Amino acid sequence: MSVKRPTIRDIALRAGVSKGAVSLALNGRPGVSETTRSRILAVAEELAWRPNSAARALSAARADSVGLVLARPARTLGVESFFFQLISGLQAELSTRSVALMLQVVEDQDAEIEVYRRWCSEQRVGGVFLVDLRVDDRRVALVEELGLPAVVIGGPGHHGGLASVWADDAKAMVSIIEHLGSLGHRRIARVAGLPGLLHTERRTTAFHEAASAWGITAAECVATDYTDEQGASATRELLSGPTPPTAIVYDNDVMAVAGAGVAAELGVAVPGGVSLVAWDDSPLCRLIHPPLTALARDTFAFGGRAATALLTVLDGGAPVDVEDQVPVLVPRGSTGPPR
Amino acid sequence: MSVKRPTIRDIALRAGVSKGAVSLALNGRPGVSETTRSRILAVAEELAWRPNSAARALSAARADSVGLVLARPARTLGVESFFFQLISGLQAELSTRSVALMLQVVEDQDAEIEVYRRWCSEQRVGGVFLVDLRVDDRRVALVEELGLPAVVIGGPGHHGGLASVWADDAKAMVSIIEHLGSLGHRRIARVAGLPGLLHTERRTTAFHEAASAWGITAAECVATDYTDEQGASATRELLSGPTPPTAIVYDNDVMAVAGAGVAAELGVAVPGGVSLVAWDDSPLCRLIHPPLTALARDTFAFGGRAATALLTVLDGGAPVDVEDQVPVLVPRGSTGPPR
DNA sequence: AGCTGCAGCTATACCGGTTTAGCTACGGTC
DNA sequence: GACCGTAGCTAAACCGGTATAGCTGCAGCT
Repeated sequence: MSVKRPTIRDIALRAGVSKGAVSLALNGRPGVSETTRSRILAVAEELAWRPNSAARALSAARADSVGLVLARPARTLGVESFFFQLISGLQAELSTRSVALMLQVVEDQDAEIEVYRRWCSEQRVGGVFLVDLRVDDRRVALVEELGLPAVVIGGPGHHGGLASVWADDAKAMVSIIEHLGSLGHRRIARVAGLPGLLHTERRTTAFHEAASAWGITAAECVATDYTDEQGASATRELLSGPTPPTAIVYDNDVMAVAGAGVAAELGVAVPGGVSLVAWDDSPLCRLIHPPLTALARDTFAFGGRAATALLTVLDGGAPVDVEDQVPVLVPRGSTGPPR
Repeated sequence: MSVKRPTIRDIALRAGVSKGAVSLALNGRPGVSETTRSRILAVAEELAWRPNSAARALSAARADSVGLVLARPARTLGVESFFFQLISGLQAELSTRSVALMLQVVEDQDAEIEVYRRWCSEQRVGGVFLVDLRVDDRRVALVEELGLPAVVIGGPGHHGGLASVWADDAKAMVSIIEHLGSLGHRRIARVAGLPGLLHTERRTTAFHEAASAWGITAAECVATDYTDEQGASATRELLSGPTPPTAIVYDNDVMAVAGAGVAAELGVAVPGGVSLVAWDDSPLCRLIHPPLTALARDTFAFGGRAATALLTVLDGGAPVDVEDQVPVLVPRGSTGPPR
């Protein structure tokens, strides 16, 4: 049935040397002469030898895989392009080093923490990526306690001694408010994501600061869970109030599109009656009418940087703190001067 | 730094038995008395022991991971909710058995094949899922040659000796045509997905058969690459023709939404001027105005079934051939009688 | 009593790598 | 010629499990 794979023993026999010599030769380490090394490499090539990852992981006591746990209900995940882009980016970088990515989708943070414990004790992964960091996140302390190398994705500054890769959300928020402010908007609302998430809180702070810098006093935030339902109901509430905002900023593309649907339903023109801005660009934003002004970032590249950061830590390097490019605002048809 | 994990040796010492006895006890195999077994289990519990997956994989010569390779450009992936739903579903089932999922995103089929070769020779995965099967797909022969257990996702009937999990696309297509036909449509076009993909071809055949059963002669198919751009341009072409169709069926949600945008742009009313149907439902379809009539399937559950099928094969069971529920059509505002 | 059979356990080999102690042969030095 | 150092290799231990041959003691049978 299954094909018998050659092992270093086979190479050793064929090349007339010992297993140890083969190991040294294949890993490019000193201890064998150049002539022997090339002979061994030739045999390995000939037999199409590949290291058995389990054996290597066992003896070297290090896993050549890294893990990513997403703690969100499966249904809401499928909707956001962010994670898929991120994963693709991680992958692209990891695969250049033959490091595999283990993906796990769980329901909540308790389950996520359990996964880290398991992965760690089973020695299944050599490191992990932490996403969706919360204020006072339990995971940071956990991975440090476990001695599990990790990279925090999306958090600025230091989280314990962990490496982190992040974008300057505050600057990005400023560029949105500037765009809306210079168009003449003075009543701006924000349909925010999950409260408690670090980046939500950061954006909220930046939103209020940037607004007051523009003399915008009516700057309201509504908390949601990122789903289209809550994005829609938040929009409905905002637009049906006594003094509706003239512009709304959404924390993701899905809610922004849902908001656009509600505006159409209520007969509020876009951008005449209300301007809409989406945080995170996607085909979704471009497909609807009018297309949404959106905050675009290169999530694929961002993932690549995160992967590089983790590989650095795994190689024994010091935890780095990488700042990604500031996301840029792409103005489209959904924003204009208020009527 | 890293915490030293207990091994079965530690358990053996502590329980005063041999390593072998511990192994037997922990795996619930005969060979130890019940009293000894419970004593060993108690010690294992106390030490919070977990098997080292590398060691287990090495000695048992089977990997406790399975793999999924997606051979599509990263950019087009993020858009479709299908894969994320599928992955979540696979996960949910796999994790009940502590089987990990390795995910790899590659650019083309050559790269994909290389990944299987590598995974197999490195003994990194015990099995794989094959998606997006093509007519005369090279992967089927490859995994059989490699002796790599696999489940074909989305293909009906037998592919070599591989297990498969699939939905009856033909019946689903019939339900769409019936819906449109009974509304009075007699000129129906279809914006199809990638030609060469098995399910695209199957749907095309079913489309024509169902159409002629309803006496619909004007049943045109346009091939695309699944992207919103091609969905949009196909729609533009169809609607600007001399005798535009009164209904269009799209092979995915993204193209359908793009098509709705084009209709709006051209001033063609939906559903008055043209009815639109999306294959695969998503929040996307519900969010736009009017909401799209869509063919809904429970992709999450579908993934679960695929995982079960692969686990069965890994357990030495015969390759099964599972038919999933027929996707159901959810009528919404985008379909109505032609004007 | 002697034999068989078996439950229950131990000891050990094994999976495929890495790592290390140690051996050998060779060259250089005084 | 004795001594030392080292390049180049081998043998063997080791990682943490699983699989298996074999040992022991007790019960049952004749």
